[in-house]
Amino acid sequence: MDSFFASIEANRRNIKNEPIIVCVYSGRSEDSGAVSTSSYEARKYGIEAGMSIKRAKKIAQKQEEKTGKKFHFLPIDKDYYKQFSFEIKENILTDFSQKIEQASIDEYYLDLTKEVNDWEEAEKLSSLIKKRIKEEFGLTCSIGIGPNKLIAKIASNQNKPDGITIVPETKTEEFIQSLELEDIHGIGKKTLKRLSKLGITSVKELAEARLQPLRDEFGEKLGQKLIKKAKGEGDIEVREKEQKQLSRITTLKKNSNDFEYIEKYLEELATELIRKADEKNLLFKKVILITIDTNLQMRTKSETLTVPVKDKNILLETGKNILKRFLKDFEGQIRRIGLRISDFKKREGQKQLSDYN
DNA sequence: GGGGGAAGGATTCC
DNA sequence: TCATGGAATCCTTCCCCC
Repeated sequence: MDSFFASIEANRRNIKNEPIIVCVYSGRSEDSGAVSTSSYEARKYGIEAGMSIKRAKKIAQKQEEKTGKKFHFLPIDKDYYKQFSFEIKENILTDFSQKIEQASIDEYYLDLTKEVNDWEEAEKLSSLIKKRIKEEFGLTCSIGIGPNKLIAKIASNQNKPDGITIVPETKTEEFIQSLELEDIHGIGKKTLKRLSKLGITSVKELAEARLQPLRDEFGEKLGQKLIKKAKGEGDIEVREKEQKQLSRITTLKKNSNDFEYIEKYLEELATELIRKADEKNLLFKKVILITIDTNLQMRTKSETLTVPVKDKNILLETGKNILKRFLKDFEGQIRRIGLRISDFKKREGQKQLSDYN
């Protein structure tokens, strides 16, 4: 979906042709926090996801004076966006394929192997999908069509917003080599830098690189993965992935290393996490405490339970225990605190047919 | 020397 | 450019056990 959060807010508030910035306010001071996503009108001026709200507002102010355009800074409302995410899938996408994988709140893979005979037909279906999403939800999206998920995903980013990009397998090599390294999903700032240290600055160089130096730099698995990606090789299988972990994190009103103070935040985090686990009917066996200190360094500490549970008190007590342990030999100050659960087991509900296979 | 689990860190994304 | 939210996944390392 194109600037999903911002587009939904535009409809909801009837904002037209004005930049929208959806923000995560941390609450510690008026404008502390970060930009979650921005509309294309806002991106034009360099306001992008991850940027601090303060910085975004500085840009906005300048442009408002210059152009008279109003910039809308809005708080994020994920639960609201999730409904759209769900309905787009259930009401529309399921009409086009039985094999759907939700990759994130606003991304889906559809396997069209059974539905179409060639790339042209795939393009026609894509247009239909776009049309219906536009009609029924007033939202635009960008679609990539390719021989595997990696290529489809990268292709979808090529003609944003509101585009369709087709990359048949005969064109895959040419396509991927026409890209910059950072266009490849999973190659971010750090990886880019480490690659250039090895003398690799293009997709072609990565595709033809020797395995050993990459292994030495990135480790056994990642080294190989990177080369595969540069060759345009990716997974084909489209199916819902099971959830591996859930987390909730928040910013403290003020920095602290006082147990009594921080402990209070765990209560709400635990409640929220249990709610999420409930929605997905999951039992967890591992509890992880996340701390982020004043230097923004993240640390985690965990405890594994003897048996999978879904109990708020156990989660809370375990979290507090870990926090106590953590603070014992922590010198600095904590800025943000979070809880994570993982090692899931689906709760035994009514037995389903599939349970008897 | 391995499998397998536990723990913690690194990285990426929006 | 000094101000930095929240969530998820992957990867490595360590350790126990055979």
